Amino acid sequence: MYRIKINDFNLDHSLSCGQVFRWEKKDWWTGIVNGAIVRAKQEDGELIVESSFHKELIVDYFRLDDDIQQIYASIGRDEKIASLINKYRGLRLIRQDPWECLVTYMCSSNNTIWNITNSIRRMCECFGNEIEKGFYSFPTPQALSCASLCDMSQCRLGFRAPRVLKIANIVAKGEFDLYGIKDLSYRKGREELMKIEGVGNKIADCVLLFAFGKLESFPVDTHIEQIMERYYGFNFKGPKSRKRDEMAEFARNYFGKYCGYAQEYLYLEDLG
DNA sequence: CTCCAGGCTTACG
DNA sequence: CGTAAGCATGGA
Repeated sequence: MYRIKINDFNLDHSLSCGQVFRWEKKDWWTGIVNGAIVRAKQEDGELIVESSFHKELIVDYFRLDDDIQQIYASIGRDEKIASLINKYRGLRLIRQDPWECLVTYMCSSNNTIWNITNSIRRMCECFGNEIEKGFYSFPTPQALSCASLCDMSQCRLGFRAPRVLKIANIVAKGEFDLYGIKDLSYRKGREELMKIEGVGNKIADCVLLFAFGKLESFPVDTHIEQIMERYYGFNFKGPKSRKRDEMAEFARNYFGKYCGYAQEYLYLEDLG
């Protein structure tokens, strides 16, 4: 167990803003990072962590070395976003594992958060390893590539199941360099991710933001769409897909290179 | 019953 | 090219 002194970090906001799906709060927050249990809680401006990992990995996972003051100054373009920064101060992006992030957000398409959470939990129980009683690792590409559609049916992914199995097979065979995307630019990484069946611009943006730390990514979903309409008077008439493209472009120009952080504050506000 | 949920693919003009 | 239906599943 160790303590990390850290300003402008809020563990509750960071873990309950919808970016991660597998952390649970009792007294401590409990989650699985890189296949091992991590417990964390926050007391008196200190982050208390119980984990077999070194402190550096935890700092990296919670992005505690981000210069959040500079980010706030950069995205704080008006009093609306400034009030959200104030309201949810300390919400930080989390550096997720790319594979888990990819599969999780592939499951998110046309789905509810409740359904996504349950599907992911079932996948971990069926195809992951039990690390500790009741806690399972996220299934590796290899583990999923051994599964059949029939095996997967109990996870209730619906039409997403064959897409997940397909990319699991491709990654397991080493035919898609998922982890190599971290070295690509935002645009190039997006191009690569969108070659995956079941990954369009929104899911690619989520993976680029939550796993690869491309902060210029601004995923637009129904929640962001609604709050951007409320906050910034977006009333683009036309098909949904074009409307979302316009919003993302606007946000990149308006909030700047850290717009991914702005997205998370807007998203949490819309979750309520 | 119908509609919608952190969208994407396919097909049609 | 750009746009609309269809898609599993489950809750409101």
